[in-house]
Amino acid sequence: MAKSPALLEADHDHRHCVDNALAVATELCQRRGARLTVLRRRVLELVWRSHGPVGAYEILDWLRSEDGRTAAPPTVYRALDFLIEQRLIHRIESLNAFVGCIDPINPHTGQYLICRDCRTVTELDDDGISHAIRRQAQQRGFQIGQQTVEVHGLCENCAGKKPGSEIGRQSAS
Amino acid sequence: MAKSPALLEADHDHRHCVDNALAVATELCQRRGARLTVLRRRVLELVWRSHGPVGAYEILDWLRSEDGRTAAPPTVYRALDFLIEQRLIHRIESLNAFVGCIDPINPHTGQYLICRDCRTVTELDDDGISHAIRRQAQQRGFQIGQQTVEVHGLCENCAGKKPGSEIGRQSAS
DNA sequence: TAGTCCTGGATATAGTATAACACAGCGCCC
DNA sequence: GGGCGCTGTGTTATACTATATCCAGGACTA
Ligand SMILES: [Zn+2]
Ligand SMILES: [Zn+2]
Ligand SMILES: [Zn+2]
Ligand SMILES: [Zn+2]
Repeated sequence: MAKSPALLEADHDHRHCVDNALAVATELCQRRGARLTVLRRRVLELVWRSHGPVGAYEILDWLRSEDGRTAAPPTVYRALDFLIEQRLIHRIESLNAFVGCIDPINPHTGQYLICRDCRTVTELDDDGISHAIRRQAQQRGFQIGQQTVEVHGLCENCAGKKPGSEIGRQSAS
Repeated sequence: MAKSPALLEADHDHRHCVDNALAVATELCQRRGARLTVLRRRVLELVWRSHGPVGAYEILDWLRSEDGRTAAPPTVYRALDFLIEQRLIHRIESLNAFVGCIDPINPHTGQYLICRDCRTVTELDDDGISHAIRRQAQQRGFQIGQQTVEVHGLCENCAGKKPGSEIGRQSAS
């Protein structure tokens, strides 16, 4: 399947994103006494291969083809479960896929803008949204466990222009 | 995990919920020129069997065991797709399941409170939430296609219902 | 009546996730 | 050292969710 290049690995120094994510993860796990093993670290790196959602079986393929590692679905899912527990990655429910957390240090609710074109996921942590949700929940006596806010649509890049074309000023309707 | 029966079909006249949903659906489809066939109507009825999320294969089993109908996955998924298009049901992404829409007449964004205990899904249509989301999206030039707000937790009943407190307050739209 | 579209039956397969068992390494306590 | 339990991973099998494809029959149209 032809996946559009999940945003911008060309448009910025993505190696920096990855290195930073790994460094923070290392630090965080050490502090917590959690074991960021070679496999787990590698899976985290693979999730960070782009800013787009990454599927478990995609990771599986990479582990097999690039690392020569014998791997089966549980190998990947267990690593992903660990990374989720440590809040180093998030699961995008509406896509059955995973994305690196942009700020693992400060716990936050999951709010995402997902571009259906370039597949970039932008993580939000907006108080307005979570406050509005908490307000409704409270009003109904609902005790919040986990929020999932996933907004699909078109990102600024993909909404206003097509790849390769000039940057046209577009007046949003 | 002990699953309590999804919402209180005993605590209220659920037949009324079902009848109402079917009546509204009939009316709406007629007005739209959409064909609410026997199968589609039956699937809608099955989705409305509870106020909890219902899986596609659950519906499939019911069709086979209760209706004696020969049915395969596509049978169910096609009916579900139709019902979703007509906005008679919603898909709960985080559960791979479906739930009847409480107000198919007025189009609205999907916002749900999902009880992890009794599995009741309460649909919201809160302007505060969607406004906060739209605001964030706008701020980032993101063009919203479809919102998904799914909040997991404990409903009033299942959380810490105090003895003697009123229970089961369910606001319809 | 013939043509066309819509619906749904039937078969096969794709995609996502977990159960269950095995085994190796490590720390611990005797 | 030897038994023990714990964690992480390998291995196999299976469950669960969803779609692709082809076809038959009925409804609508001209
Ligand atoms: Zn980057
Ligand atoms: Zn985009
Ligand atoms: Zn009811
Ligand atoms: Zn409940």
